[in-house]
This record gives sequence, structure tokens and C-alpha cells, in this order.
Amino acid sequence: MTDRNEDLSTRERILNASESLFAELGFDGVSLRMITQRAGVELALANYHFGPKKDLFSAVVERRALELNEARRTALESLGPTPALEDLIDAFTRPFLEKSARGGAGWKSYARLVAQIANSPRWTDTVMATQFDPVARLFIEKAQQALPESAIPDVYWGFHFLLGAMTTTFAETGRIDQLSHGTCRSDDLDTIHARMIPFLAAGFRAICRPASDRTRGKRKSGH
Amino acid sequence: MTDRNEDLSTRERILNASESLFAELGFDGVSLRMITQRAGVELALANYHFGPKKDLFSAVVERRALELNEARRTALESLGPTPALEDLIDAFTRPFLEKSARGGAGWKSYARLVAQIANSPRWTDTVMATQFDPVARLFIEKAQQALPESAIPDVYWGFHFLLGAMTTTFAETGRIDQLSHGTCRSDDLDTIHARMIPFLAAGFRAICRPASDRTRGKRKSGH
DNA sequence: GCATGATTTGAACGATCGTTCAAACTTAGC
DNA sequence: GCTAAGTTTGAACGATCGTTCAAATCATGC
Repeated sequence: MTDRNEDLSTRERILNASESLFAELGFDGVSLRMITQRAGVELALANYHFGPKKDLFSAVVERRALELNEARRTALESLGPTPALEDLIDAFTRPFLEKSARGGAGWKSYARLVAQIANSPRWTDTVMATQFDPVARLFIEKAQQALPESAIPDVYWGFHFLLGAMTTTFAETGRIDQLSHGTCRSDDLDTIHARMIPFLAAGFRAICRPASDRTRGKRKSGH
Repeated sequence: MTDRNEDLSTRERILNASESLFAELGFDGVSLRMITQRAGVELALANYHFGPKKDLFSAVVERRALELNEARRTALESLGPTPALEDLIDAFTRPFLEKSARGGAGWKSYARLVAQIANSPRWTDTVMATQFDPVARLFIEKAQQALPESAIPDVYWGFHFLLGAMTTTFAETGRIDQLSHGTCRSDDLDTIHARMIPFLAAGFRAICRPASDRTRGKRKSGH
């Protein structure tokens, strides 16, 4: 594993420590002294290498966003011209799932971090828009092609619900563990993903249809 | 409106100020000086009335949780013995929607606050479990009855996805506004809710069926 | 091996944090 | 109008915050 801090550069040690602490406690819940102490470096080195605290936070987000966006883009563009909706959703969600489940502790912390900032208006304009919007638009474009009868806003709303289901999964709060008395486990990402794909695909199909064919959302007999 | 602070007691002024500030900036992003300044009271009064900062945060959450839980419980228990899945989901989600959309600025802040803490492991055991789990269990129980063929864990996972879609809606980050270039509006809660109900109902039906009738989530011809 | 730039160190800066406390003020009961 | 309890005030406590800086150390090219 590459988790041993001793072999890493000062920059990487600070980034790793920041990542896990920001994920646990949020931006304001973490001090630079906590970060540099966990990284095993002097306090002033955080400012020397990354500037103000906000820039360090952005650097943490950007580091893995580059790799994640490339994996998502590759998966989306290798689908073929008319992919099934399930495969389209899978292409968008699986890369993050794979990295969070099997990419090491860093990716798991990163997933929790993204889940938090995705639900806070504070980072929407800065971090989210610059780092994650381009690939999101690519997915939405392909989803519109896969659902040709849909009104355009409905595809956006479908993506909105997809985002919510995905981020709350990556948050791994353990709440569903408590509710189910241990029957369900928040860290069983493969089981969740296997259910999330058909759940979201059916949801998309339910709302992405001609407006005349929707009555309070209840199914009509014929399609 | 009752939003004029001048007519309220010191306790309520502090609670209102805490609510909006915690919703905007999170627990650690807010100082007691910011709260008491917005409330128009002296700093020491926060500690006098609520004790430590954490207890003030809990008091903010609990205040509206009581009213919200009662509205949800009433809606769920007035459904009849065999409600449609759409009506069941509506009964659980509509009370919060109604209050956030038409209950005043306080309820809107409260919705954003709940969206944040629902996606942070920090508040799962303390705030979420004690305030929101009982009514959540009531919904899950009725969902299992409405989906008699389902395996029990699948209903929990459906609720998990419901939670994600609902909380990210209440967060109102404005991200879908940016992505859709203004076509979709995060604050148009009625439009979102009208799509969320059929989206979630279709999702529940897709995963809550006998295991033999699910193949990578793709629809089978006959039911 | 010496000069130059990059990195690290240790200490300090002013500001702000949550919390405490004695004193002053207000309210209610008799 | 006096008493007692409840509330508000203003100031201060020690601790921690992000940031800065000069000096020390390291690395690199000639």
C-alpha cells in the first residue's frame, strides 16, 4: 500500500492528512495544526506549499477530481451510440464506486468529502461547478439521447435525484445500518450499487416521458 | 409574519439566528458572537439559556423536528390500510416540502440544515437517530406492507435512495440551476416534488421484487 | 566547495474562539 | 415596598485560530 506517510513528499503528506480530516470534520472543523500534526510536518509548511487554508482545501478536491473525471469520461465515451439507460447510469456512477470501494482509504475519505460539499451551497459555485460540471453535462447529454421522448427539464431533475442517491451513498453515515438493525451496511457499496442502477433507471423512465402520459406520476396502462 | 425579531423572547431570537447561520455555514463555521449579534442580544445569553454550543445546536434541530414528526406521523396514519406506493411516499415527503416551501424563512433554513447533517457521519448517532428515526421506521414498515413481494433489505435501500433525493432537494445548492442554465430552479419545490414522487415510486418497484425477477436491474417482459 | 534557490524550522503576531463570573437590572409574590 | 428568583450586562479568562517571518537547513549546478 502507498498509505505509508514516510515515503511521501511533504505536499502529499499534507494532502492526505487534509483529505481524511476534512472528510471527518468539515472545512471549519479542522485546523492547520491538526493537519500538519497528522502529516508529521511543521505547521508553516502548509502555508508554504498551498497558501491559505481555502486553497489547500481546493487542492485536496482537485487532486482526485482529475483522475475521477477521466475515468468517468472514458466510461461514458466507450458506450456506443445508443446505450441502454442502465449502462449509461452505470458508466457515470461506477468509477467513483470502484475507487471508493477498492481504491484505498484515501478514496473513501474523498467520497465522504464530496458528499458533504455536494450538499452545501457554500462550495457549489466554486468547487462543484469547476470540478464536476463538465462530465455531468456529458452524462445529461447522453441521457437526453437515451430518452428521446423526454422533456429536457425532466432529465435534469432525474440527474438531480441521481446525485442525491449517489452522494448520500458515498457519505456512508451508517444511518441505514442503524435503521435496519445491521441488516444493511453502508460500506457494502457493491450491494448498494447493484440496487441503485435499476432504481435510478426506473425513476428516469417514470418521469422522462411525454407530459400527457403522466398523471400524478401513476402508471398508465399502455405505454 | 412572525419573522420580526423584536417581538420574540430572547430564547426564540437566539434559536432563529442560530438556525439560519448553522444552515449557511455549518456548526463550526458559526461563532456564538455571530449568533448573538444577529439575534440582537448579549453574547453571554446564549450560554445562559442553552448551555454549551453543542446543546444550542441540538435545541435548534429539536424545535422543528417535533412539529415535523407530528405532521409526518399524522399523514402516514391517515392513509388507510392499503395505500398506493405513491401516496405513501407523498405522505412522508410532503410535510417537509410544504413547510420548506410555504412555512417561512425559518423552515427553509431548517431544511438546508437537515440536508447537511443528514450527509455527515458526525450527527448520525446523536441528532438523526434520536430525532428522525422513529418516523422513518414507521414509513419503512408501511412500505414493506405496500410491497409484499419485496425482500426486507431492498425496502431499506429504497428508503436510503429516497433520503438522498429528498435531502439533496432540501439543500437547494443551486447546482441544477447552473447545470441547466436556469431552466430548472432549486427553489421550485413543487415542481421537484411532482417529479420526485413518480421517480421514487418507480425506483422502489424496480428493486422491491422477488430476487429471481431481477437481472442487472433490466426490466423483464412480464411481471 | 561555493554560491544560489528551495525547503524547513521555531517562534511569534493579532484576532477570534467558547466559556465563566460578579454585578446590575428586571420581574413576580406577598 | 421588600424579598427572592430570574434575566441581562460587560468584561475577562485561557486556548486556539490562520498567517507571517527571519533564520537555519537542504539541495543543486557550476
